[in-house]
Amino acid sequence: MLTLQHLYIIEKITSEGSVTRAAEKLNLTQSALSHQIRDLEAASGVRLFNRIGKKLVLNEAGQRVVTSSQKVLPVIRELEAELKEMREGKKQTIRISTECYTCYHWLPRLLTGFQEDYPGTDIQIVAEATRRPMEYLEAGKLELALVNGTNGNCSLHFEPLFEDRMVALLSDKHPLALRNTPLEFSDMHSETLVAFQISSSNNLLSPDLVSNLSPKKVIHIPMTEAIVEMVRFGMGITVMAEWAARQYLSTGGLTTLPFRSEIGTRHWYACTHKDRSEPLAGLVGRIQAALLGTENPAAA
Amino acid sequence: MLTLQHLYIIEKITSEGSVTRAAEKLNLTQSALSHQIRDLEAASGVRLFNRIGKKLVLNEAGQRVVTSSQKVLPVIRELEAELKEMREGKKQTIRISTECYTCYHWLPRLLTGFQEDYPGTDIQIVAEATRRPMEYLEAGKLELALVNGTNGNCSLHFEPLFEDRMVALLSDKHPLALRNTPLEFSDMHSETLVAFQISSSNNLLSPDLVSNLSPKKVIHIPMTEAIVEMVRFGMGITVMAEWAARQYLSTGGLTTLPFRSEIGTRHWYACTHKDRSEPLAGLVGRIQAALLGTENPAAA
DNA sequence: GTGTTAACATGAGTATTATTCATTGTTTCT
DNA sequence: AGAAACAATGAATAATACTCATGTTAACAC
Repeated sequence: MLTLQHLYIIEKITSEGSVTRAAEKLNLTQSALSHQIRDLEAASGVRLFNRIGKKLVLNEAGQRVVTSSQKVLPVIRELEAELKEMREGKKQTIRISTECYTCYHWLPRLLTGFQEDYPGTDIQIVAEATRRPMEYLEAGKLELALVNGTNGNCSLHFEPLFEDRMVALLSDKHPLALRNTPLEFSDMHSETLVAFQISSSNNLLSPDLVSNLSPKKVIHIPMTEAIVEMVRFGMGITVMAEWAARQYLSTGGLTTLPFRSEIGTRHWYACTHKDRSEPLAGLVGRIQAALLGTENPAAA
Repeated sequence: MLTLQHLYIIEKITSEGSVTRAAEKLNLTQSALSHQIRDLEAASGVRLFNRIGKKLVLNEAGQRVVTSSQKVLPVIRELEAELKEMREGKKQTIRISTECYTCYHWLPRLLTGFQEDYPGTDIQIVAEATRRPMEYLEAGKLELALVNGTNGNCSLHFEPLFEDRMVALLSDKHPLALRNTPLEFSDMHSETLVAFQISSSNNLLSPDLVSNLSPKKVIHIPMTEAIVEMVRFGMGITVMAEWAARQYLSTGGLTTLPFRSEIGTRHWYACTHKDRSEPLAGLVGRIQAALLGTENPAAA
């Protein structure tokens, strides 16, 4: 059976022009190479070298092997070099995603300065993993996910980050706007919910929240600004984090109503694999320090 | 150290989704694969899989390995398949060259019909090896060379093919044209030789012949037709095989003079490596049978 | 929960393979 | 012909890969 060692040996023999010198370069004995070539020729049933005088010269089949070696060995060497870099922590990428697009508004700011502390560590935000970050994390396509709720998954590690409150954003002319007690799920049963939609099964609200709300009607729109405008003109109510809603209040015509604390509070976690690399742990600590105790990550 | 076996194993684990099933496909035990992965991870110092529950899932480093595997393994498999074909004699190419361009005029005719006898064997004429065919043969870039003279090389095999005679081709108005005894080397000392030139060091005449002729002047021209015309108008004498010169006699104004037999006779051989494959031996036999006894290979 | 299954991990022993050492056989050079 | 350079070979040893038996863990059923 053909092995990489065979390719290494044949490559060196042809580049050095003799078995003896190739053996020296490979820190092996001439005998070892001679046996290897012999075995490979026996196993493949094909002569690879012509014994011309005391020299070995590649024949057609041998040339063919060298051609393949020249394709294969650089790839292998590059791979080994890259694995080595990974081991030494030189080259590492931390791929991040969140369960909520709005998080991307403030996340990048928290990451500034990290590059200086860990110069070899690259950070990538993987937007396509949004809303399914834990699946991506388990599939090895992500190193860090910002999620609200642990989802009962015990094979991953969850580090608490902060808590926020969900509020309803609605027109100040809406009947509910006058209410001065926190909202219950049941309050939404007779209302129209305007929700951000990514795909048919995805919206910006956590699935359990939507199913609990069970509004009379749901309008899906894939643009936040459009949602806010619809809400402003009384076409429905939307639900978002208090810190996200805040920026829209000053634009006029809008008001917010909190949900009752028990049902409207989201617990955010930094979700990683249990065995975290050093830079990843550092990044989580950094994010945690910046966010802990705040209710407004956008200002943290 | 990374081996192809590691790549085979990782590839199968990711395609099958489990170590156990991969082991079955590879006709190995689950334990064997488990050890291999463990050893590779230990040796490279990099985790390749995340142990998520009871499943193994590739992480970034593992993905990187798979990426390289996908480049490497197809090349290896193709190589192995091709070596197998070579072993079974299915795919073999016989690369031929000669020491003399004129041989290409009649060589292809001798090769017709060979394809039917050995359908898996491909024949290529390697023109760039002309004039140095034995070097190419030793370098593994040729399987068969048609040469005149054995060159004292004892590591190659020489099969006699035919003999031909060198003649001088000259204008019938040339003083020498009246001569009725064979030419000696010394006859050329006062003459101008018109010779085919390929490169600065190469001409169609064998090197020893040119040095023996030592003509007064040598004119190199890279076109046979031009040489003949120059000779026809008395601008010099050229030297070629009798069978090659014959075709020009009927065009008028030209005559040939033979060299003395001992110095003008060329012995042609089919030169191969000592261990010849079956189809190559067949081809040599075929050429030999067609040429043996003739002095005019162009008519054989 | 408790058992059961399915999957991977581990350690010890065995089989296989790779390498070395010592030697022989060739070829080339002088 | 002798020496030097190189490759081939066989036997012994070192290294490695693999199996077997068993342990561990997680997921699932009841």
